[in-house]
Amino acid sequence: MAKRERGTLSRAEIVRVAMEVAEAEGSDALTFRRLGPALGVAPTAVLRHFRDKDELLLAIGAQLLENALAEVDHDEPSWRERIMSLSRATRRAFVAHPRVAALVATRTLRQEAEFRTVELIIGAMEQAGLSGRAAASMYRVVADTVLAWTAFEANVHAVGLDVMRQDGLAWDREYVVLPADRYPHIRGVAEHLSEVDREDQFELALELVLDAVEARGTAAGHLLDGGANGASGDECQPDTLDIAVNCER
Amino acid sequence: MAKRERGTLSRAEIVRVAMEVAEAEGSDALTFRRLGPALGVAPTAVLRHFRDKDELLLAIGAQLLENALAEVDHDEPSWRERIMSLSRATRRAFVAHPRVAALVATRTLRQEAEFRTVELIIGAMEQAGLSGRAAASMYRVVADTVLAWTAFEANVHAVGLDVMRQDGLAWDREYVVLPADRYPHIRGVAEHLSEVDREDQFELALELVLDAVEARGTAAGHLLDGGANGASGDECQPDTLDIAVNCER
DNA sequence: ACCTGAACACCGTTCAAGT
DNA sequence: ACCTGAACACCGTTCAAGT
Repeated sequence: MAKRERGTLSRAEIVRVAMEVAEAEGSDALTFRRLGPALGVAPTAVLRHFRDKDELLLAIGAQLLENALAEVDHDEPSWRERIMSLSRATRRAFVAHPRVAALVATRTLRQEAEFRTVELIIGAMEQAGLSGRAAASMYRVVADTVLAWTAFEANVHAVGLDVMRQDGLAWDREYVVLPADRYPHIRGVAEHLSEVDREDQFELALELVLDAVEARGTAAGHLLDGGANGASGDECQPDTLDIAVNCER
Repeated sequence: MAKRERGTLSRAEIVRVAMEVAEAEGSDALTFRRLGPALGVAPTAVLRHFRDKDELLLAIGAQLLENALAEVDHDEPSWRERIMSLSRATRRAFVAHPRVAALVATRTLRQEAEFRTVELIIGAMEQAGLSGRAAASMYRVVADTVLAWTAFEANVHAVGLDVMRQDGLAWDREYVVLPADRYPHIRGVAEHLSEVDREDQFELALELVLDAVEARGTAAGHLLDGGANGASGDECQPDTLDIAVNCER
């Protein structure tokens, strides 16, 4: 070995090469033993910069989130556009590196990139008219919706483009030949099942959540303006399941 | 070894014990080498019943889905209630075995339990008034919403109850001490961030999607038979996205 | 301080051999 | 037909030793 000068290995370079290795050879290939040679270094040298493999994975997750945040226009005046921009950027950043994304998308990162993302979303919630508990609650719905869908999609893409295409065909193949007496509903729409665009669903699911934010924010605004009456006023019961309503005491 | 008569090992028993081992010792412990002794058998004996580890994982996923389907009342007349029932049952079944659930929730199973689930959801979409491409599209939004949230939640639970509680505290600890000048919005609601109930968010996210299904189904019904649609109430306006309105009768 | 190389305690999977 | 045990090609992580 000995192909590289001492002190030239950095966390940033390790993260970069780790992502390359995982995308090129499959996420199973992301091992210290392969990563070392790819960096021109002994496999165990990486452990001088990351305590264990988990710490490396979290750093990769942070990098993906950094990539997403870099694309967001933080001066966009509309809170709704800011959230959509962040969501689309996150989706793009994760799908651009599906194999590593699948490994980290459901992790809690607790790094600076995560703090900044939380800050951005909560700021948007407050601009929408929510505050306190309602803002915290809706932040979580928005964040988890983006993360859950992103993780799901990353997992789908991580299996590889060829397998994915084959999976799409499987909807045509396997589902079309299911016995019609036992699966009449599937047979009725089987031909359409493979046509569905996943990006459209992501957007739709998000729009629905943001509609809810908007409705609740406006209602809360009315309350502040003096209107103690209205649909939302009666819903502020301590035992109600409708957590999104602003029940500030 | 030799603790067990020949021919008494079955796929069902392997799946059952595998789930026990994973929940008791952590999902990392789900290896053939530990599974064998737990079954009173050589580690490689399991390979006589499952081609490889992936096939075992898919069988575990199918079992989880079977558990969920067994709880659903298939004769429930309201399509909306059937979907909610299926969704809650899926959530319960997966959270009841979080460690194995985390391993399989994002997989495509392509087994009988999955076919039956697809059939149930598409049937509900058609009863809601959707058909063809719209039914297929909305099926995917509903199914992916349930799967994505379930997978996400399973991953959260899989880290262990103690770590989870510590994570909850982390919201109090780490987020409360963030510098207020850089993260003013976080500081404003930090005290509420740890109070959010995840089950409520799951329900809310689902209700939002089902509202969309209902709105589209009613609209389609109006187009088809000029206004009267038995499956949905007339008081549900198709263009109303105000999710505070519940169209359930 | 940073890196190496051997060692330790594990993996999944294959395969000839047993019953 | 079903199961065993050895073997093969891998893992992450530790640690004494080098520079």
